[in-house]
Amino acid sequence: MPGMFERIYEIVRRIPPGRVATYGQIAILAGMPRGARVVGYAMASCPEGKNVPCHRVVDSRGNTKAAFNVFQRGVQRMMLEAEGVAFGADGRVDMARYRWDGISK
DNA sequence: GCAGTGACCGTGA
DNA sequence: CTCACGGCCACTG
Repeated sequence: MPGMFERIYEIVRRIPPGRVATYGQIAILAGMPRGARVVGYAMASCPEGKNVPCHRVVDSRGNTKAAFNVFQRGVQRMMLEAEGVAFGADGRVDMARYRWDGISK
């Protein structure tokens, strides 16, 4: 039986390049409407050999700074920019523009 | 089985 | 706008 982590990773794998998703959004898609923290916990254990684009996961305000303990300074931002995701002057992602709808591939 | 932990989120002051 | 607080739930020892 796969745990919730595997389920969460499956959702993250569906995020298309050039798009981002929030923890809460992924939690909903995984069937845990209030399980945003579990998603964060899963990302903290993000397996590196499994093709999981964990850099496309940001918080509800488009902030990537939460991942300081996992990504080195600026790495996550560079990876996203390389895919075409633009950051605002405040250093956050424009969510209205790049938020994944949860459907499109 | 219990208690502690955590890349969070929404609300209210 | 910022800050603090409570709730959330799988995982770990």
